Amino acid sequence: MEKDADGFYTPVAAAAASASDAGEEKRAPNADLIKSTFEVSVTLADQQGDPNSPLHSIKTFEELGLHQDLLKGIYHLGFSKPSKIQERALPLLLANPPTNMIGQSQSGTGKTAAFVLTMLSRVDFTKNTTQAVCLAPSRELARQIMSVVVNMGKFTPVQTEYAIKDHILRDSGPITAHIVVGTPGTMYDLMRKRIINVAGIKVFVLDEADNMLDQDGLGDQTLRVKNMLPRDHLQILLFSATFPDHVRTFASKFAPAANKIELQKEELSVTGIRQFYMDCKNEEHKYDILVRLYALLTIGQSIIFCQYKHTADRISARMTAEGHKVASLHGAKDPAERDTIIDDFRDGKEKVLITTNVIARGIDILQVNMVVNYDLPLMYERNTGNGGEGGHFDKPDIETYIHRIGRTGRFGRRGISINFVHDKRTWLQMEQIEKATGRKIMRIETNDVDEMEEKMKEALK
DNA sequence: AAAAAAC
Repeated sequence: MEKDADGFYTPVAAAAASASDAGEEKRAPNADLIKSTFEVSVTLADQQGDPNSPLHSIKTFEELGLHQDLLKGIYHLGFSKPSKIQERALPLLLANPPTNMIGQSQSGTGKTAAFVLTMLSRVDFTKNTTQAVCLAPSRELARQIMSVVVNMGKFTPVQTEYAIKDHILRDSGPITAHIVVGTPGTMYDLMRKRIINVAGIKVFVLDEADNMLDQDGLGDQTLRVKNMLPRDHLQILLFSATFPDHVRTFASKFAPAANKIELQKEELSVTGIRQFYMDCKNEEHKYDILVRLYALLTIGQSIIFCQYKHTADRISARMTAEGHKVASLHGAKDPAERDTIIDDFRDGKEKVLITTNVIARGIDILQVNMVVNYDLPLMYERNTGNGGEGGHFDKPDIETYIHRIGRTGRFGRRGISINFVHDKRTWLQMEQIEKATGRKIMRIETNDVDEMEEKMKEALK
């Protein structure tokens, strides 16, 4: 695995051998490969060579030339063959010298496994110092990523540590864990206090990268962490299902000379999810409808998204008082409580989770087959003109919408989403979402419970 | 008029 005279990497041994045996230039491309090049687009940082060459694609994990213990971990996690994005991303991620990557593919297509594998395969287990760090926008997501690290690394000697609020470190003194996963504030704190030794870090991953780089707090915190890290030989990996234009430029600066890989546009906007809306009369009617939906919400598992923490608290308290079993989760809760709530939901002990945007991104729970936007996701928009004083929450937040409904329909499963609209304004917002995502949102009659039930069961079949 | 994320 060496950089050749053209500065173009030579891929891992097995893939290179099989490709040259077959005479890569002249070999007839097989049908699967054509299909995958059609759906996934790759832009190589050095602009050299053919990004669609078979050299850049794998069909089995064996071709990556990984250590046996890592392969065992991959199969232990239940992956039998690489997903679409993994076929193309893994050879680039694992090539030497390490190259930055900006990767975009829809929810539930295997991004996490791709970057976790990269972290694990680059760690030197004989050195007890931190070599890979990963940041996520919420503690829930950081914990989920960690479980992938631990499971995939099960047959390796990997040591891990969390950088999340209130987490008690395994040992006092400096962290010796190979891989640290966490949220940016705590990660920065541990680095600033030299509890994490940054000198040996060679992989830096941002999950939900567009969110992590966006202004308004998270972007600054993420940048602060990055500025602590070694500048040379650092592989920076940015992954998300969405990269809105206003962060794309910043992302390219943050991860310079990155290989770029993305699923084609149509594939991005969640094809397996049937989207509906319900016309509610007013805010109070939204609550009534939600209660009437309860039986359907518990067929599998469901997530109800609200705009405010107090809304999540209020409707969950009300439903509980009325005898319905629901859980609520948001960032104002005690960290230990948050851990219990999400774990119980993951274990299926809770069927209905009423929450905020805290788990809009990344959370992967296969049994979730219904997502309700009790409140549509909105973003703050500054008033234009006269000095830009003030702003308002009127603009639909398309990225958050895509991430929210992506909590269902994981890995090609069926899922449905229901949007509550209750006045002209929310109806227009939903129309904008429909337009921006290019997918039809079907109306469901609110006063016909039978029709409601029939439509939903049909969608889930 | 938000949510998330640090002490």
